[in-house]
Order: sequence, then structure tokens, then C-alpha cells
Amino acid sequence: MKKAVSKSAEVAEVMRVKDETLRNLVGYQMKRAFNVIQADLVKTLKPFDLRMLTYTALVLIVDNPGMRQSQLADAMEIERPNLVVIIDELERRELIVRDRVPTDRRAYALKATLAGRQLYEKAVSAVNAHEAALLETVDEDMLATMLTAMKLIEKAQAKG
Amino acid sequence: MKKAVSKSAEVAEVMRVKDETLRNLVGYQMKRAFNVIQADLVKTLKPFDLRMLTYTALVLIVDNPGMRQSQLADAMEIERPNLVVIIDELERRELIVRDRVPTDRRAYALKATLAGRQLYEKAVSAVNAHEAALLETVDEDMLATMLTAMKLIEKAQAKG
DNA sequence: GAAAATAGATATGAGATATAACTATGTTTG
DNA sequence: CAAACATAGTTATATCTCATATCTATTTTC
Repeated sequence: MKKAVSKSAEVAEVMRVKDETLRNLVGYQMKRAFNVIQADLVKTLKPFDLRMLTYTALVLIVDNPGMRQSQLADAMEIERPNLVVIIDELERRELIVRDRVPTDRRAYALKATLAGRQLYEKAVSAVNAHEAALLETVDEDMLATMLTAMKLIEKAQAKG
Repeated sequence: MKKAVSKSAEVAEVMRVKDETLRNLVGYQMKRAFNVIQADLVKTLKPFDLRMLTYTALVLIVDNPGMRQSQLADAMEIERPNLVVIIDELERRELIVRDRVPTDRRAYALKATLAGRQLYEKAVSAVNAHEAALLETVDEDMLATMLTAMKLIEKAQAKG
């Protein structure tokens, strides 16, 4: 890791990239902030061998025992086919089970196993702690306002 | 489109999915808000035959004429190999050119063509207008606070 | 001038996401 | 009640984003 300033580094320093046109976009700034949060989350989940989607699915199953796959797909806003592989993985690792629904033999009732609930406890704690650390420079009021704004944006959906 | 309430719809209505564990996460809420913004952006860019990445690249090239590919990749926070195909596409459509840098024959100086600048004007206007419409329920102060918070989050990066 | 670094390209793989089409069941209706 | 239709889950497939390793042609450094 030589720290010498090369010719091109000098150029890069002199000619800083102008991104004002994009900075005016909330979407651009949000993507950048989200990338930071996501990178942190991925790193946090790594020791538990969970990805964002498997984490999200596990949390929702633990909190909603008996849920169907299609309900979960709706909640996660992903398509049914894409959920199948996620559920497959969680089931293979014996974190959840696919119980049959007696009243509808097409459907599965998803339930976490003991191991699933234990992993949930550890992972949720870690994720919350890591996010709190990441957001320590953002004060309470600001955070609350941002959350409110993001909820408004979520609601503004589908006006086209 | 039958509107009859089926058995499973009833169930879904009764048993609303609990996602409080995730709602406490800024990252979760931000992902949901960002999905809405992104969907709107994709729709807005469709008529111009641009994707988020090609739009971002075009804007940065127009605003920073002569920029190198590696600088652009840095600015966009993507890897050099992934930028190549984006530049290929913009070049094929004659929106930009890869000029040789006389002082460094390894590098290209990226410049927008007239067509590129014209598309830029139209696309930037459309994107800004669409985002403003999407965010009309979020007042100025709230927006400003959210942007400040997101910039703080971006800066908080890489503490692990 | 040899070794190391850099700019860009190529090949490849993982992950997220979407659609079409299949099976098995379940619901609706003529 | 049987035919038509709808739904739950699955399989197969395609696209997009993003990452790594490796290659070439240069340039810089020692």
C-alpha cells in the first residue's frame, strides 16, 4: 500500500467529480445511505450465515407462526417463486418447518424451530445493536423525522 | 377481476402480518421507501430507454466532461468491470464517446455527444419532475432533515 | 531497464428479481 | 355434481446488479 500520490491521483484530486445534478435527487442520496446500511447489515449477518432475505424471512416467520408462503411473499414484497428457495434454505438448516395446513392441503404453515428461534434472538440483537452504532451520529428527532418521511414515501406509491 | 372475498383473503385480513421487529430498523423502512422511489424512477426513465445506472453514468459524464472510466466507477461506487458494459451501451447509442487521453494512452476521456446532452436535458427534467410529484406529501423541512440524516449515515460508513 | 502499479477489458459467478408454465388442490357455477 | 376457474406452491428460465480474478497495454517507480 504505497501512499505516493501518482499522476492520476493528482488529477483525480484536482478534478473532483461534480454530482450536484444527482445530489438534488432524494433517490440518489437514499441509495447511497442505504448502501452503507446494507453493507453493515450484510457484515452483521455473516456470522449467522444469514443474508438480508433469509434474515427477513426468519424474523417474519418467528413473529407470525403458522404463516403461509404466499402471505410471507406478500409481506416481503417478493414473488412467490423467489421465496421458495429462501424457505428451502431455512428448512434445510432446520430453522423452520413447513407444516401442512389441515384445512388446505395446498398450503404450508411456516413455523420456526427451537434452533430458528434461538438464531432469531441472537441475530435480531446483533442487527439492532449494529444499526444503533451506525446511526449514533443521527439524533433521535432527526431519526424520527426521517422515519416519518420514509413512511410517507412508501404510502405515496403507485400513483402512475 | 372478481372481487369476491375468498377464504384465504379472509384469513389474510384477519391475520395481518406483524413486522414490528423489522419496522424498528431504519434499513428496513429505507429499503421500502427506496423501492417506491426506484420503481418510479425506472418508469420515468423507460421512455428514454435508460436504466438507473445508464442514467447515472450519462449525467455524470455530461457534468464532468473528460472524466476517466475509473473516476466514474469510483463516483458511482461500482467496480470497473461493471462500468465497461454501461459505457459500451452509451457509446453504442452514440450518447457518449471514448476519446483517447493524449498523455495516457491507457485511459479514455469520456465525453457526451450532442445527442447525449440532449437526452440528458430531457431525462433530468423528467426525473426531477417525477420525484417532486412523488414527494409532494413530504414537506420541505422534513425533506431537508431526511437528506441531512442520510448524509450523516453515508459518512458513518466503514467503521467496522 | 526490470518490477510494480494502473486503465481498461474479459470471463465468470452469486444474488435478487420477474414471468411463464406446471401440479395439486380448492372454489365457483352452469 | 361436473366443468371451469382460482389458488398454493413449485420448476424453469431470463435479466439485472454487483463482485472477483485475470488478461493486455501502458505508465511509473526503483
